[in-house]
Amino acid sequence: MGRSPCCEKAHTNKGAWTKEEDDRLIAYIRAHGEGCWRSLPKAAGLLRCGKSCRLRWINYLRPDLKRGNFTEEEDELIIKLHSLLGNKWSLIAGRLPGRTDNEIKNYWNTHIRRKLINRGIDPATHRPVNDNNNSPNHQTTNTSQTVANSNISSLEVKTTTISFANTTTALAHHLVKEEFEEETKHVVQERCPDLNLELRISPPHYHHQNNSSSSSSSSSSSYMQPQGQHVSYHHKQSLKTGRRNSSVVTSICFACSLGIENSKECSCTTSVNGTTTSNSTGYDFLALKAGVWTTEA
DNA sequence: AATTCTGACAACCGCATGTGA
DNA sequence: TTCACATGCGGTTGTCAGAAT
Repeated sequence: MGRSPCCEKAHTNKGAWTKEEDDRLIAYIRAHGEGCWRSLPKAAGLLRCGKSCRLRWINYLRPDLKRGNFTEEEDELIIKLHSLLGNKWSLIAGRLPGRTDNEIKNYWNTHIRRKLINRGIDPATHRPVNDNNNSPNHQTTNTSQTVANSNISSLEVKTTTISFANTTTALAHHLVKEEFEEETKHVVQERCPDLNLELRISPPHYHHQNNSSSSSSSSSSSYMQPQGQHVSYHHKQSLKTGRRNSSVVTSICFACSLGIENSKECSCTTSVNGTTTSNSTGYDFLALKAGVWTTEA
């Protein structure tokens, strides 16, 4: 019988959106909220497919989008997440507040791929291109993952080994969504067959105090990601440390970016009026804080 | 000045998945 | 359990601006 089309294509506009269409869409969503994309175009008076409206809103019109260039920190975070998750752009986007999966995907294809290639790293495998064992079937014999040092030139590619073994139990204590666990576990297993499969990455979780101490924002203390994950506004702000109005500036660690803040893995540094402190028990997961992969102890 | 090339990114398309009747 | 529908996701394409020739 076949799949019914998502909309009546004969009577819909395609291509670039006009200012008027944007205004109509924004006004409608402000009044009625997101959702019901199939019926939205008609209700909003738009000659567009519901999918097109959804894409336009999520990728361009959403007020919480962070426009502008990617920072070096975001670059490195994308690279590291991609090495773990592969082309799971929505999952990667979930860790980069204000960025969309489409935006990250485009950025990867246009910038980061070339950047990695220039470093002598295969963007698909995250292994050195001149590595003789750089094949999908190659597996190391210990519980580790070999990745390229991100701070070295393509002329002298070194590899370092990272062990996840000691962190997995603690990380597992912060699980929130079982579906996410299973998906992420599956992805990690697929890409890193030699990895301890207890490694899990949890989605961002709600602050126990419900943002009472972490955010000066009132109504927008949390927001819904496209895939339905709430991301705390605290971290949305923290990622861009220079933009905070408060005198308290927080540098987010990777553990927190993965939604396990307040844990002993947290190594966030907090600067209060110029005085920097850090979590003494912090664990710099994947050495993100330093921006480079670290060697196994 | 005209043409071609290239990079960037918005948008589209098809398939997968979730959900409710 | 099955089916239809709504939504989400990832790959791909189209378009445009700026650079190069």
